[in-house]
Amino acid sequence: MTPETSAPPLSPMQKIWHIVALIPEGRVASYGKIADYAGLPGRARYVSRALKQAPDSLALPWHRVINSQGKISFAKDTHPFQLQMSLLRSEGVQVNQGRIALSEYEWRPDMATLVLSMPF
DNA sequence: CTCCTGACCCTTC
DNA sequence: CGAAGGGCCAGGA
Repeated sequence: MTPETSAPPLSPMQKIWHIVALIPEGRVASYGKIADYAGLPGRARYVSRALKQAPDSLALPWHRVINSQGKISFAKDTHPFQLQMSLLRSEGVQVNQGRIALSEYEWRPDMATLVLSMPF
């Protein structure tokens, strides 16, 4: 037995939080991609729930997560939308009409590095 | 158990 | 480009 190597199992939600925390400043990633990176393909909606439920104490960069169309997913006339837009702009991301150029700002993590960063 | 709701995504028109 | 429809699946009522 090797008790010191037994790591506590990471729940799907914790995996998502872990990935989101890795998105660098000035970059964005889509809900769907986050799901893929977390080993949960096709679960974009689950990612949105995970972000909503994330405790503030984690201080996750939730504003760096947008939809696959490169747009902020909150309705344009809401406070969350305004907040997300200003947070992105404050770190140099251009937002026009709630839209972000994925070709310019999408986070493309090195998969090997990503895997190694996961606490098994 | 069923029904409804999403910080979604993809295809089609 | 935008809108519509279907798929998806965890949570809550």
